[in-house]
Amino acid sequence: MTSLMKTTFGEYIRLLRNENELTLTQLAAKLDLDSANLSKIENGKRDFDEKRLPKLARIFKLKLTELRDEYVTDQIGKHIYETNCTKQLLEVAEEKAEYRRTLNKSLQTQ
Amino acid sequence: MTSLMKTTFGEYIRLLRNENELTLTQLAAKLDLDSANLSKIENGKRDFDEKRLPKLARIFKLKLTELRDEYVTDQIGKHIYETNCTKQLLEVAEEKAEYRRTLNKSLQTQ
DNA sequence: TAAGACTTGTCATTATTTGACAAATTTAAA
DNA sequence: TTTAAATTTGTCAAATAATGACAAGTCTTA
Repeated sequence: MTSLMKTTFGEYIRLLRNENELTLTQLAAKLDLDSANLSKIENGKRDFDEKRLPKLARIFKLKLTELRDEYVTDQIGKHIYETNCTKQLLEVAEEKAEYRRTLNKSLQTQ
Repeated sequence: MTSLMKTTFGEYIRLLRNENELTLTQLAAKLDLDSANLSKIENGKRDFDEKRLPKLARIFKLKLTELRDEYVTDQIGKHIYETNCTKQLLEVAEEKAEYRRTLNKSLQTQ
């Protein structure tokens, strides 16, 4: 795994956009998105729609898998934040995810 | 923290219901919910609506805070599972949650 | 085999998210 | 400053997702 950003996904997009010297309008057009809405996304007032990840990856020549990791960790991080989930509880959540995986496995074998 | 269940929230409700020898119909009535939908909840085909946690706590004489922990860890566990988030990525997600907390703090002071 | 318990499917209703556009406000160059 | 581009904010209709309700099915078990 390459190092992931300790920022929100919106801030990450802004970073990419600035590095590539694009305006909101220019990037929004490439993403087939309204520039006003892209502004809200960068400012954390809306979520980036997952279906646009492939486009975003192409525009900035990023690996889709890494971009998706960036996205997923942002989403779960947001979930953790919004529910005030402590580290301790997060461990429980991870165990429960593991439990769901075993449930799914046993379903497969039937 | 008392020990939390390594089950889904639906399975946990079913456990509570069976311990207390209630039928789906009986518990559903207490929760002001359709028994068919409660069945789906117990079987993981629908989510339990968070707004009913206080009722659920009263019915089974549980502490709301602990029940909420059970609920939150289930929801985040589900999120982790559904996004195939690895332990490694989960650490990143936790860092991002932490980052959001600092963002929020600095917002407060302004 | 009948009654109660539970499950599944469907659909209208409700809530949430997204897209779109107008109208600010901010920024920065002239 | 003034002005044009860039960005932000507000609003609302449309799309999407979640929930409630009910009918009809299957599964126990007495």
